[in-house]
Amino acid sequence: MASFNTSAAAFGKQGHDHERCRTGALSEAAALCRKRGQRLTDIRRDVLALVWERHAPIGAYDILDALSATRGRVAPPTVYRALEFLLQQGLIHRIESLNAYVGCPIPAEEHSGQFLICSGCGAAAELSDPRIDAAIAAALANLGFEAERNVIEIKGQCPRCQEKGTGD
Amino acid sequence: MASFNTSAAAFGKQGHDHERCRTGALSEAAALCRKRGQRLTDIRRDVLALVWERHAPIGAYDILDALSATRGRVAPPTVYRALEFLLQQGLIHRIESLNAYVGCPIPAEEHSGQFLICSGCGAAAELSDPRIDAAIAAALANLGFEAERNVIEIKGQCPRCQEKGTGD
DNA sequence: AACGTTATGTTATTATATAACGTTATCCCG
DNA sequence: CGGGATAACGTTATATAATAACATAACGTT
Repeated sequence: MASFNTSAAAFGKQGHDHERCRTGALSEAAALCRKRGQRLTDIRRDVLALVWERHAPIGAYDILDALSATRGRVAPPTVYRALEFLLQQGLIHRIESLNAYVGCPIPAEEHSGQFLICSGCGAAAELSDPRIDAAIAAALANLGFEAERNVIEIKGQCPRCQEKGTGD
Repeated sequence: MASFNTSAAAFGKQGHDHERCRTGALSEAAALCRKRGQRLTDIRRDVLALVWERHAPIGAYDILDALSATRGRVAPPTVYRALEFLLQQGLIHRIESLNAYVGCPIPAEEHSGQFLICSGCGAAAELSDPRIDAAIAAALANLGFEAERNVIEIKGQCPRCQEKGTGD
C-alpha cells in the first residue's frame, strides 16, 4: 500500500477547495458502490455527505439531528445502519477515541487508517505511512500475535492551531 | 523510555503467577501514591484491584456491579471518579476502542501505552516499543503536527487463541 | 474546635448504541 | 409481468457509557 496523507487538506491549508473535495468523495463513493453491486441509497448518501461536510469527525447523533432537519423525524437505527454500511464499504472510518466518524479519502484501498486529530479545531487527517505499519509489524514479530486491525489515533495540535493558541 | 511488553503475562503463558502480579501492582500503587502525597482511598484501591483481576480490560459498569456486591449500592460517579484518579496517577489506561480500563504495569513512567488486544480472550498486553514511537515521530516530522497523546490499539489473536480457534 | 480542602453520596440527565419486530422497496427468476 | 426472496427501512423500546449538579462527610492543619 502506498503512502498517503491528507493533513494539508484537513488542517485548512490554503488552496484546498473543500466543495470539490466533498463532491469528489461522493461521486467516487457512487462509482465504487456501482462497481461492487452495492446500493448507495438516499439515506446512505445523505449520511456520507454529512460526514464529508468537514474534515472533522462527526458523531452519530449530530448526523441524526442534521438528517431530521431535512427528512423529518429519523430514529437512531437509521443512522447507525447507514454508518455500518459505509464502514463496511470502507467509505468512512470510525474514530474510536471520539465515538465519531470521518470520510475516507482512499476508499478503494483496504487499510486501517492512521489519524492525526487536532484537539484545537477537531479536524482529522488520515495517514497511511508504511513506516508505522512496518514498526508495528517489527514489534509483533516475536510475540506470535496476529494483528487484524490497528487503531492509531494521534491527538495533538495542527499547525494552524499552534499559531493561534500559542499561549497555553 | 525503555522498551517494555507484557504479552507473555497477559496472554496466559505458563509461569505467570497472576496473584503475585496483582498484589504487586497494588502495593506499587500504594507506594507511588504515598510518595506523591496522593490518597489511595478504599474505593480507589478496590477499583484498582478489580481492574487488576485479569489482564483483560474491564468496563466501568462491570466495576460498578462488582463494587455494589461488596459495598452495597454504588452509583456511577463513584466509579468514574475513582477511574479518573487512577488515570491521572497513571495507574490504569483507558482502552478507547473498548470503553474499558486496564492496569498499567509501569505506572512510575509517564507514557501513552501501545496495546495488543486479543479478540478471542479479551486480554490486553501493553507494549512500549521505541520503534513504533520513532516511526510515528518520523511520519509527523514534515507535517508540523505536534503530538500530545497517541492511541495505539492493535486488535488480533493472541498465540493461545490462535491455537484454539484455528478453524475459522 | 474551626476552617479549608478533598473525597464521597445522591439524584437526575445526557450521550452513544443496539434489540426486536414489522413494513416497504428492490431484485431476480421464471 | 407476477411472485417470491432479499435487502433496506420504520418504529418502539432498551441497553450501555458517562457526566452535571448539588449535598454531605472525612481529613488535615492550625
